[in-house]
Amino acid sequence: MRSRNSQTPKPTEAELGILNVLWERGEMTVRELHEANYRDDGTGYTTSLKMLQIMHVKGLVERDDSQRAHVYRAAISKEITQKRFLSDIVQRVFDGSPSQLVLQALGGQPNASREELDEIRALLDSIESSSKS
Amino acid sequence: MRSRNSQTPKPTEAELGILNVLWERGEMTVRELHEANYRDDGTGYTTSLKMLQIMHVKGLVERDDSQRAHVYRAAISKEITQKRFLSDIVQRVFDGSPSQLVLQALGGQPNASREELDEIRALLDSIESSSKS
DNA sequence: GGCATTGTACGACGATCCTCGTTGACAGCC
DNA sequence: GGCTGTCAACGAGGATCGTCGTACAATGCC
Repeated sequence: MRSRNSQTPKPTEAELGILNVLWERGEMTVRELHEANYRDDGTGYTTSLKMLQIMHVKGLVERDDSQRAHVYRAAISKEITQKRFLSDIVQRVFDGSPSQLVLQALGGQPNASREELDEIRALLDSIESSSKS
Repeated sequence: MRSRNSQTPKPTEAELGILNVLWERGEMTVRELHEANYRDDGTGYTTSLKMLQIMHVKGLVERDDSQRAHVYRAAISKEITQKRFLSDIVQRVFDGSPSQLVLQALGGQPNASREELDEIRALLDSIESSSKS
């Protein structure tokens, strides 16, 4: 009875690493993903395979097994995942206040470009105008 | 050789729950914290005790054991922890772009108050003026 | 002194996460 | 048809996390 937010559970660290690759490249076979993500750190091929299998069971990825080399792709969008992690962290360390999070995020790393700042400003305006109490 | 970010490790979920109470209430004994945090969900007293002991070993909390009932307090500030979680999530699901995170956070939950919006705007201004290239 | 209460310390257990070794299926090639 | 390489599947193992039971020390009360 805990958090009926959605079907798929929150991805773990390793799962997130895989999802990031899938989000960027679209569909991939196990071998391709392994080469792209784990080539450096000496992780074995079977580990990548196992991760994808687990993620498939969890519903984090979809699979086309019509060919011998199965093809995987992300089953959850990057945006949804971002929102989920965001609301998690807001709940956990920002007392449920998204604004606090925004302030902290902006104050922490002031290396945003002019365009990004303008974009944020525009978003602020639209929020303010839409919530005219 | 993994992440020499700081001395103290990233708090786990349960540890974060305890830290939140400590941040709000300051110093607390084990019993007090247990009553405050775990009264509802049936968690045992020894669990709270064990958590605090582990957190003490990790350096997440400090302890005054001059009295029979040891007194604990947070050893890391809430702001530092917020920043750490933020930069973690930025790295993990926002391609290292804090601005993307801000946009997503603002767009997701448009329930910010007028004052908060103004505060954010002011921060934007100060960032922009300080980084006049 | 003896007993009940309240505290800390310690070890263990189940669950989850990540890792890998091993096995068997499937293809291509000689 | 047999060899070789690639693949998915399965099980196991170590690490961490959260949980608790039990043991033991200190304190207060009679």
